[in-house]
Amino acid sequence: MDVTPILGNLNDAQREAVTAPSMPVLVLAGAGSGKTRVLTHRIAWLVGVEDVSYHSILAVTFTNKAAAEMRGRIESLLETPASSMWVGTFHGLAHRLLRRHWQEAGLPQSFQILDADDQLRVIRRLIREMELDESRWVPKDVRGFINRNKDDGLRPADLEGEDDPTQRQYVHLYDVYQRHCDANGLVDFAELLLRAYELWRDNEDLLNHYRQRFRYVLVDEFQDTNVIQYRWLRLLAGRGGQPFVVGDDDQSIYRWRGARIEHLHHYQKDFPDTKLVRLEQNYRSTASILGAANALIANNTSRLGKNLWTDGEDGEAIRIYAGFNERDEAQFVIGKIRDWSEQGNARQEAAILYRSNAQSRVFEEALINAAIPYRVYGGLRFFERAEIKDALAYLRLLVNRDDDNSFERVVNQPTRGIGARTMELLREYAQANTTSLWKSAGALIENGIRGRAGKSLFEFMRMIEEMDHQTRDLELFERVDIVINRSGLVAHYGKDPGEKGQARVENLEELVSAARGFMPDEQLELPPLDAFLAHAALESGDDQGDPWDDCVQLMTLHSAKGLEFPLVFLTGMEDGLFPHRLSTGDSKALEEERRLCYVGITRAMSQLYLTYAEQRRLHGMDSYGMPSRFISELPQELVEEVRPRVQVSRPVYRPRRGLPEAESPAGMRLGQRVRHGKFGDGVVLNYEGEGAHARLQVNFEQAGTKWLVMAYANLEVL
DNA sequence: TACTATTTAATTTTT
DNA sequence: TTAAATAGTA
Repeated sequence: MDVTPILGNLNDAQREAVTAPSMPVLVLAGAGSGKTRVLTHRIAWLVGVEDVSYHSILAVTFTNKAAAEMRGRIESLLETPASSMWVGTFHGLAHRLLRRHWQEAGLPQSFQILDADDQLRVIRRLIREMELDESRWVPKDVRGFINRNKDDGLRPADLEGEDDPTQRQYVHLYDVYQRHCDANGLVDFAELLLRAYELWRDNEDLLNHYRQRFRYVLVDEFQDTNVIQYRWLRLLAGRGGQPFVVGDDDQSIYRWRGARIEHLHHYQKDFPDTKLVRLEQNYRSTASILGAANALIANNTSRLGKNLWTDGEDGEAIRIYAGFNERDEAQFVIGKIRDWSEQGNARQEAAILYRSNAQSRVFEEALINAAIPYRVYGGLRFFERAEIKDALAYLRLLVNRDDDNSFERVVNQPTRGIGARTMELLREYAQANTTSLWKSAGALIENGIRGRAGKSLFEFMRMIEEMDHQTRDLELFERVDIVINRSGLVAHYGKDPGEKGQARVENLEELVSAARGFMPDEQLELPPLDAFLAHAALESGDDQGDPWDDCVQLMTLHSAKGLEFPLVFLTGMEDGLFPHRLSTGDSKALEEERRLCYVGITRAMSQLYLTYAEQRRLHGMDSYGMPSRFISELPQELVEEVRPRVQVSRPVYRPRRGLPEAESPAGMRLGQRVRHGKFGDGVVLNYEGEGAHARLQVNFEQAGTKWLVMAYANLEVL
């Protein structure tokens, strides 16, 4: 076999990783160092040269996109279809296992996947049923608690023995939620992973089967694995296992989602005699940009250590611009983009990055004014849109009448006169008789609900039954088509005023197309509709369309990970915004912010601008910020200040004079004990601004830490 | 039951 | 500021 396509064009480090002998391998792959390349070429090497069967390979990624890309690249490298190779996301693979071994996993055959939104609805409903105060037990917080623990592999039973009553209640809610899910065959994202782990842990035969099969395990973005994912991998690898993992501790930005950077450190202990390969040659950015990135990240502790280099040009200095305010900042950025575009470059090569989504607005306004096309990434993805979720709920009801979530979602959507009162009756009945809403509705129509509501309910049920029976033998897309029309969703959303309604109808029609083009995963052996529903939950649908439009790219730093652009603007570089104020407290969080900044800087190929605003309107009030501490961590010689306005220049890292070194707001000192009407007693941790506009950060004994506006908070000084 | 006014709180989001 | 969630009214 000619190994040229597999090994040609690889540098020494890459080649060392790709051709490593059978042993655990940890590839520390810096930004832009050819990480994906190493992974795909490694698989090609195994199959093409070492004669490993695709069948024995398991490749794990974090996104569907990465998984699809990997399979595609390998197939084109080896020019053979790799259909027997398992490539997928952790969640996708876990899902596949659970479908295959649903009995061993203790699940009903037709279990449903709950996405984040569905999960929240379930939790909210349970909290209401338990008649708890929703402002005390915030559904989102409860969800966070549950998912955090599941990510760490903890079941309610593992959390017993809590003294703190608040914690005990959380554990109780987790327990109630889990029982509900188990009783109804519902599996949330975290549960997919945890169940798949337990499946192997508790079934030795099964585990051995998969250990036999997957002799070659490869993992991408290893720094993003959470506890349960890591345990799952370790279980599969077993003693003497030899996983090939690729990651970058400096690009770990999902700690708050359960990712544990420590796994990179544990790896070498858990798998003795690991071969460590560092990919440090960068093929993306100029030397100046890399110098800045290296210097910044050097401020973090406990790194595995890595220094990016390039044999390319130094390139231009990194430009810093201090805007008057956020509008001025946006104006500056847009001016530079216009220059860029006038020099004959594509707009899509320019990216405006920011810490939080809310910051996109001012750029959008300025871009609209300047008539420059742009695209904002993030936001709702296809399968998360309300109209799509409605349609999916109808489809779920066709599969399973007793799906209470879906029932609740669409019984009155579009409105058909089944209101809160009727639902109240249904829920009461369902709870009293431990049955589903659908069955309760049937029973209550017989006796209990009369009049308009009863009639509507009957009509609704008849419609579902009819849709099911009449479309049962049709193709999937035809069923979807009939459902979106007969349910009244198309007519309902079409009435929404303006383009919005138009867009929603188009989305519904797009769902029909998606169903038409849907290729079910054969290995799942599910009926088409069930497979489609699972697909919809696991693949939120990508949000990047119109690749032919030449648009400026706007996105958060998080969503920029993995991408690259010739021209990059890191905006809102102010302390409090970036690093975000909520992360400035503890050093772990701050280091993650720094990694985020590192990710941002390393997105840039040739030109990089950092901008900030001296005054920023945030949440409707003006605030003054200091330049981000990250700016001062960059080497002076690589940085150049842009100061077009006539103004006394001053080093950006020196604190500004005369700006509110914040006079403490009336009677409030750090450490001051205060009482709040709702949140109870707490201690002032921080403040900003002055007078009535001042904001205080208070750590409440019960409610935790909150930012409050002086004028509205009505705090009592204790 | 459906629409409108008021209140509330405000990172990041691979699945 | 503004979006979303809730409370209040027709």
